[in-house]
Amino acid sequence: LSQLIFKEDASDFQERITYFVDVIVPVPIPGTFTYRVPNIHADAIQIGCRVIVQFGRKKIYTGIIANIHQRPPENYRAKYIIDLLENEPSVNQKQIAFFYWVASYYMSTIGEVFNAALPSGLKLTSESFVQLNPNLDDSQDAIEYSEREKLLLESLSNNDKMSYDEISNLLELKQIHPVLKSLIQKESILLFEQVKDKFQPKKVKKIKLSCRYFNDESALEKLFESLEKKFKQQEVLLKYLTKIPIDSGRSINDSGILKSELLSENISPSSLSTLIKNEVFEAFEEQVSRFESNINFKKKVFALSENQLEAKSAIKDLFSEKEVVLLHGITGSGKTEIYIELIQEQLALGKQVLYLLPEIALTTQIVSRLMKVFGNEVGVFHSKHSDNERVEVWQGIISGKFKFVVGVRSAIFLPFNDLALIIVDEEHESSYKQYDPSPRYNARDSAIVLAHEQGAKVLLGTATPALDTYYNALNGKYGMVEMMERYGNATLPKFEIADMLDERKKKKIKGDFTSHLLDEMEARLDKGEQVILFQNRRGYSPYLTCNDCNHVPQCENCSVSLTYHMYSDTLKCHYCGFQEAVPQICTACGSAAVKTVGFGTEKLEEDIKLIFPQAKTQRMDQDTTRSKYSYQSIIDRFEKGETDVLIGTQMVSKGLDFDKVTLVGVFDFDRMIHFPDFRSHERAFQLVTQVSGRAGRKNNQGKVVIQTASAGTPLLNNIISHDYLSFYQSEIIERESFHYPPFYRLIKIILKSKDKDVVESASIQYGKTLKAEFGEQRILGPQEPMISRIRNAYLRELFVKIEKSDVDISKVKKLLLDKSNQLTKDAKYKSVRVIFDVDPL
DNA sequence: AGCACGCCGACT
DNA sequence: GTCGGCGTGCTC
Repeated sequence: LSQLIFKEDASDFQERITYFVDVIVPVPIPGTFTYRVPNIHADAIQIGCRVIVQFGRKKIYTGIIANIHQRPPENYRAKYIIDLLENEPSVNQKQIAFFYWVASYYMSTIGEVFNAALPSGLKLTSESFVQLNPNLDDSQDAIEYSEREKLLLESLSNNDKMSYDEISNLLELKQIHPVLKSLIQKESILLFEQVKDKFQPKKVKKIKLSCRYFNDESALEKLFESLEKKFKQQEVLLKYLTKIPIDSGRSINDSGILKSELLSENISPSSLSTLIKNEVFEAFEEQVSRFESNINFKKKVFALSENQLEAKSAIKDLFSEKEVVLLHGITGSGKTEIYIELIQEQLALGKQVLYLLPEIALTTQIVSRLMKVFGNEVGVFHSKHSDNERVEVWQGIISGKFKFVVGVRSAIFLPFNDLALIIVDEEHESSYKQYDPSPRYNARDSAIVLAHEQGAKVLLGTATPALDTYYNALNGKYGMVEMMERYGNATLPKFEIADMLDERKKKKIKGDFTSHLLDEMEARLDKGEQVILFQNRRGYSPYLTCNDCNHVPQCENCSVSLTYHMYSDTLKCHYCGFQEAVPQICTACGSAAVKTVGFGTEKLEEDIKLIFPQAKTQRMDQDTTRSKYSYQSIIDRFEKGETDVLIGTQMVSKGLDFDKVTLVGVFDFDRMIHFPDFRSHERAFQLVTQVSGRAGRKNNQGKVVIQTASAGTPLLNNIISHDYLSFYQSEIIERESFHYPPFYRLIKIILKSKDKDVVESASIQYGKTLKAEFGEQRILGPQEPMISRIRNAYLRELFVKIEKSDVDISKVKKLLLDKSNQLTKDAKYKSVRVIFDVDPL
């Protein structure tokens, strides 16, 4: 009896349980939001399921369930979930944990991470619409309407719905709300929210022979008899049978053929539809992938060289003790082939692999190479892909279709659950860091955390490691494998310095060109060889230099070049705010020939056209590669030899292998190294090394000419002798003595306000608070950033430098946040926005 | 982020 | 008055 009662009680109790879920909503507000679960969904809810919720007065968002519990909120009434979108979670629990890590490490909200992580095809949002109230006819005449209201009602009677924008345009009114409010009161209109369309799977129409005929030859014979005089229909049937003969298996028939295929070659759709009507054929739809391609792929198309095999086994050995291994291989050493073998090994074990690439155009080349090896097993996740394609990759990972994904930065958020290997190619690339919008995450660093959570290994590959990475490798935190020989017979390019100081004295410079470079170019062009000219567009900030000794004024505190500010005629350090008046004579040699080095131009191409009128030139930069295929067409033309001189920005420094390029010219080297940033030397080393890799592959040695006034400096010597280690050793000393990464963590804090005086005093106030909290020497600034006003908002920036060892960085972050909340609570500083950028680049 | 509310100043 | 422009507060 007691058991019976217990049972009754239990079921009774069961029915009354009310579930609440904490939902991650894609908004930049800290925390999750608690919703109540309607009973109909009580059994189906799971952590990671997408739900539709109303957030705020009207907005509808897709959120994900982060937690399920039975505690009703105390201070407010929870809204109900509007809908549960799925019975199987789109986001797994490992991902949710990872999202939380990203949010907390990069000081963003979980909603922002969620927003960055999910392709928009998986996130429906609503839009507000207005419609006529359908039951309004009767008392209509009694109501008086204003002119605007009449206009709107008339328009609504012609359209079944109108968006706010449309109404605003119609009424020529910015604030339509008063009008709507009045009409709602008069019960003439209704507002409603409509969810924007979501992911659409791609479908194809197919045709198959009805099973009635397929297995039955006599039935088929009869069918032909009945079609005796219907030649058109016979034709269709015959064509089908040539594609799928009667004796092919059942399943082959069931998979049918494409309707479009059957209809090609003057077969009329109407005869086919008659046959479908008569149940000879069956029409059906099949969901297909947007990624099917006809690339013939072969499992293995190459053999590793001895060096590559050695490197590969060294990597595998290191993986047994290290989670992260750096593969430092010079350009052309054949890293990709090693990646491919490592990937194949993991895929053979049924594990997942992620291959991260920087967000640059080189992806096309690597992706097509990987597709040739892995065919349709590989999911490609790239910004040029549509939302639908992104959703397909997402779902393909869940379904197990894609074990291997090649993707850019945001691919780290994909629903992996069994990763064994993450490859971060071109590990030093700055595009792994997202700057805007929040979350300001670094995909390389996050990938290491992701791998740790999934028990996977990380392989960082590059020819020019980021200093931080190399530091970790030398210290044994990461393993390291180095490949210092080019694949095959290829040799490294030969560097030459075109000394601008010297040529300037001898008055041999034409425009931006040294005679040295021009002579080399002429020789190459005469031989029908190709030239790449590299001009870095970064570093537009002007600085001061002495024409006689090439001295550039430096900041006393920061080891960066001072930036020239014209309006105040001062030199400023944009790191610590130090400033001084512009000196009349050079502080190093006393010469009066101090000059500002002004803004670089894109006039190189014009100059070339004047100097070499017969040469065909092409520019490759942001402006000439706007559209989706322009990049590829520039490359194609260059590859075919239709272009002689390719002039470009960093874009030309990446992965392009052209056999006929024998000369690379580097411009603006000085501006690169004098860019006011503690990483300017590192960047210069990386860029010049990368771009030099474009010169001479295969059998002929290429040449790189660097135009510079800094001939003989250690940095330049390290670059031209391909000596990364020496570069590293001198740079790391600077980093340590000036308290920069990898010894110190950096957090950049940006304060924003429409009011210049408000940011000014708010940043000073905040700076004071932080200095009191962390100590004077750990806080830099506040100072005006180089671009001090963005979209009418004035900016100030502060840097927090915290030593890596013995400091709990999460406590530091919490304190930064608390102090910033305190600051903006002050009525004076209400309008100030505070932005945190952890590990800024 | 969006959205509504409320206050202020300009213009009819 | 009416309309547009912000600044401010709130979102489960």
